[in-house]
Amino acid sequence: MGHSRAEKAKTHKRIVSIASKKFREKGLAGFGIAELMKEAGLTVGGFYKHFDSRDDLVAEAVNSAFGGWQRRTDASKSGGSPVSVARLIDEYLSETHRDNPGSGCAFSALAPEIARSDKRTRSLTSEQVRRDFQLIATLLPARDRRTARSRAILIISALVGALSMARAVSDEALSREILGTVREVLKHSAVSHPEAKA
Amino acid sequence: MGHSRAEKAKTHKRIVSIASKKFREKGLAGFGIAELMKEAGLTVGGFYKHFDSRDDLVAEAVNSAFGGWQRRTDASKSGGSPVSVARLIDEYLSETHRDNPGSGCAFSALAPEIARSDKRTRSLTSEQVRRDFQLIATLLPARDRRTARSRAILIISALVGALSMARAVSDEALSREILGTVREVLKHSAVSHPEAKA
DNA sequence: ATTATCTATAGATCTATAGATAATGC
DNA sequence: ATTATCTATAGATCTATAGATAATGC
Repeated sequence: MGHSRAEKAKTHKRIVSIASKKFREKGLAGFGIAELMKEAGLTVGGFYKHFDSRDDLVAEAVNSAFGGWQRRTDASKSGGSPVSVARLIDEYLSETHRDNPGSGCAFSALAPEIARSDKRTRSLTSEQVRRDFQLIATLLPARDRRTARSRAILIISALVGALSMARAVSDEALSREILGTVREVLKHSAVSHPEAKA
Repeated sequence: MGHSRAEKAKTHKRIVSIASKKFREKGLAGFGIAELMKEAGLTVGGFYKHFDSRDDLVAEAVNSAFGGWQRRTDASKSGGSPVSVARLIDEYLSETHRDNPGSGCAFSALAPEIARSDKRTRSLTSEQVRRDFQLIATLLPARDRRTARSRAILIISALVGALSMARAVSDEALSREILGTVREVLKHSAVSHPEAKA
């Protein structure tokens, strides 16, 4: 009890990190503050010295859950395995991603709940979406930026929808079919390879 | 108090119908049984003579929320305005649909929450997804059924993802851009018009 | 002295059940 | 007699706050 300020900052990050994972796994209403604080090795009373309200935590935790592609691209630049849109598609629509929402895309795990959240959460989400559109558009070959952006928006929409559906159905074969089909169609269609069209 | 069996069946349908709308609007955990029964003009006590548990209601209400395209197509056959995939795309990605989740697609409103629901809800959802894939595949022109099915799966994925994102962002311009872009790309790309490719 | 965290709890939920009441239906 | 619905409530949550405790940091 009674720690330093540096310690508090670390504690804050730990709470956000755990919440960010748990929200994606169990939904924005899937657990209470007591359960969260316990997992962080703390008790419920300390929570409100870190956040004004539960919604405050939601905004911060959801926001921190975004940026996977950005981190993936940065890692690639500093020596990780190289990225291409085809690669990001394969990773996004993998069974690993499907079965591990806690460390995956916040959108496929939470989009409808974010839509019902307060202004701050949705505002932060808007920025992240804009960032992802830009990131994918930059990675796409295209005649012009406008075309690249359109394709990026279609690809991201298809990814989010396909993963959401693959998780919602209980039939494993159907789930795999969704992942596999969208993976292949996106990679081979004229949408991501415009050259093939001309 | 104390009504006929026919009356009870009607009451049951009314509860399911209201719940189906409210789930899509407020999420699967967005309201309690007391609130629901009050909206149906009843009190909380009667609920468990209609459903074994809350999850039972979820399964039934979510299932009844599907089938929009089927009803749309049936209506068209019996004299309504004609359907085509292009038309369904325009309707699905309209601002009207975006702003009225209660009467819209259960998938874009609930997919991640369905993914966390019990077996029965997910099993019923699987069947509905299969039905929708078939329905759209049938409406698509294609060399063979396999190609049509692949395209149907891509289109539906893109629709669900685009609408989910359009609802989640707070920036109206960005939201409209998502709807408009996916609408146009899906309608014009080789994905839905294979002839253009050959 | 300030503050990060703790214990304890108020007040508002929510699901589910028990038992009463007023109809239906044999 | 059966049953569809009602009133009332038990027991388990959950968010947020008050006040105590044990550190930090001037």
